[in-house]
Amino acid sequence: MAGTTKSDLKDVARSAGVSIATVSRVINGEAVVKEATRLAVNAAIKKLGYRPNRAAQRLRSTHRSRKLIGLLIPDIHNPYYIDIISGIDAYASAHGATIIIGDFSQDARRERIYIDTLRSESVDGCIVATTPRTEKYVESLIGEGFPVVCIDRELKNLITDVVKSDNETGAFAATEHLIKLGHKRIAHIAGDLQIPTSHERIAGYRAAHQQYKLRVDEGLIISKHSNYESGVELAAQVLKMKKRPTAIFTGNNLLTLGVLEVLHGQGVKIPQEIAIVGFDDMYWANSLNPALTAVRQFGYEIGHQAIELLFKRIEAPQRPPVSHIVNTQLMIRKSCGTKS
Amino acid sequence: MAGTTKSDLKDVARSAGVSIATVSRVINGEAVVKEATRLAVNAAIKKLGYRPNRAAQRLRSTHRSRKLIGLLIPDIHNPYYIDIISGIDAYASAHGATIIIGDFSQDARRERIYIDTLRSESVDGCIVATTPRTEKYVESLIGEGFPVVCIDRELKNLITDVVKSDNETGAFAATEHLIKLGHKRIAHIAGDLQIPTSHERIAGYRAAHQQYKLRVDEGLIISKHSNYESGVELAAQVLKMKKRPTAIFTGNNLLTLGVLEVLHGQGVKIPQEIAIVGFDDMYWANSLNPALTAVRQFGYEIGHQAIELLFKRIEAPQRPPVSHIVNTQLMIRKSCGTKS
DNA sequence: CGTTAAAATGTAAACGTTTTCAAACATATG
DNA sequence: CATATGTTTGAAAACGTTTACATTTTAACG
Repeated sequence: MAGTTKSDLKDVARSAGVSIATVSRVINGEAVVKEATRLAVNAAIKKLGYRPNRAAQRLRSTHRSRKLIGLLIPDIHNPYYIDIISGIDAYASAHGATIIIGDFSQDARRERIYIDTLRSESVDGCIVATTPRTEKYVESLIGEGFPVVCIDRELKNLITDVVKSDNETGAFAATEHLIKLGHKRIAHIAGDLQIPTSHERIAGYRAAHQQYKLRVDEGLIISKHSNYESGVELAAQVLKMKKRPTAIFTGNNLLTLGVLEVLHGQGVKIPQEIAIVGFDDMYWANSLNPALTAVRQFGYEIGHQAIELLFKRIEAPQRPPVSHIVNTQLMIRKSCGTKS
Repeated sequence: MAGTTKSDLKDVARSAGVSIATVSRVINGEAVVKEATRLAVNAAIKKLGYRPNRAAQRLRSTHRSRKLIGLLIPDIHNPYYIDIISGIDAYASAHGATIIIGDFSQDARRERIYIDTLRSESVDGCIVATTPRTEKYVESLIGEGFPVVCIDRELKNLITDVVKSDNETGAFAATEHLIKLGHKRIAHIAGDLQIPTSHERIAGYRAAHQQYKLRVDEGLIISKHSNYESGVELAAQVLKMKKRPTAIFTGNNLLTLGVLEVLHGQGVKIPQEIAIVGFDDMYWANSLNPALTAVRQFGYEIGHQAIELLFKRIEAPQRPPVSHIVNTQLMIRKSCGTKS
């Protein structure tokens, strides 16, 4: 029967008739303790329902404490970020670090609360995918000497470690794929224009047009936010265009899914009536019908590199910031049809 | 320029020419400190790159206001768990609590490492979805008096707080839907049989058959693991059956996606050749083609209730355990066709 | 039995904070 | 100027452990 009031080492020691040092030794199992006393102490521990105070243990222990890493993610529902989290988590748990995740789902207030929380839990460093809203906040964090690694996008006013995909090249490949298949009117449903990533992808879309001597119809580049709902809304807009595009290139996976809902809902045949290629692959891209052709970002790899960088920065706060650009890969499946 | 060696309150105090008490007050922002000294102290903090030791803070602080909650999730790639996390996270951040997430992706070793980590970070309690492998471990945790709330499934040998879906009723509704549509040979691709949840869903499947006086063909209930790959493997198996079923009921969303990959890959028409209903809805169920009919679990709600329960248990460790059963809802879309 | 080494235990000093209490200082009042 | 009142500060005692060091007990041996 565990006791109801929390007890001390001292209580246990008294109850077992030994000193607190002995109790400590029993608990840590290190030093040689006489069998009889060990039994007595363990009995006392059980009787009192004693549990060591981790904070105190941690404070006193010489053993280097485990690292605590904060993670700020804009939207945990986005499969891409899940991959990133996996990558970070795998490395962290392999190195005895713990991660605290903050998903601030498009909510500025919560985002700030989280940053404060991270600070008050005194994490050793954090990995963030900033939004325009939190940029200043994160910058001030760095100003305080806080180790931070950015993923997905860099900060405007500050040079930091950053790990991101090669968005422009990825978007180029997607668009090029469509062009080579003979498409001339390709709509681009882009993500939120406040996010640099969106612009990089638009740039890739433009570059492909330029390379293949195709004029970009500015009216074909549309955007609102980066979420599912915007995909729905903008897809409807595309379908209503007087000269309907023969293909759509979507700026991220949430937009892709929203677009697909509309296309299927209206019975538009893919790829016969409209081809589609999305930025962001999904592990279940083959479960879509038709299987989705998409630009794969190596989220796991990005997460892995980010935390590796963060560890290095924690060790050496003064080291010059680096940026890692991770390649993307066009996964060709069925949603764009075939050449012949 | 942040210092490179870690510094004390004492160091800061010396550098700012005040006592450690004053520095502490500045840091906690509570007591009234003269503006001039506050500035001086903050300057010293910045200069030395000082960061408080959270173990010491925790140890000394009486009003340990912010709770630290551990979360043990079997697979962060499963959208259902993401919903649960969202629910927990929302409540937590509204109550100034922080959550530490451990995704142990089907890996027993990491699972144990995580439990140890949670313990050493001195979390105030945790929410777990146990796997057969970790059950004993979690039980011993509870034995130590650790506040734990289970989601999805209860423990075998111990009564705890638990929040879960009404699996049997949900599975019943899905199967009944199929039966009412005229299906008589319904395959059930179940999840891992080591997980109680799988059995509850199978029970629902059976109950529907019984209610409608249909014999259950045991050969139609197949299972392996609960993941995507098993969905792929078992779907292929279904397609090869001599008397091919006219419908499939899948035991969870990963299985559903795996099954869809195979069905689409082989050009099987849904729902004309085979109807499908899945356990677990997904926010992009409408992006599938045809839109997926599925049993919705209210993951967000489950997460919310779980953490509420956990808070209560932390406050009152001796309160009798309760279990909350959350209803499910059959979301009828297009993957089963219509009656007429 | 006396001596010595080894084993087991105890004492007390950390660990880095917060917090109580009292002292010092400032300001206003008579 | 003395006193009262408030505002800032500092000294030192916690918090619950681990651990270096000292001490006691036990075992071993001649």
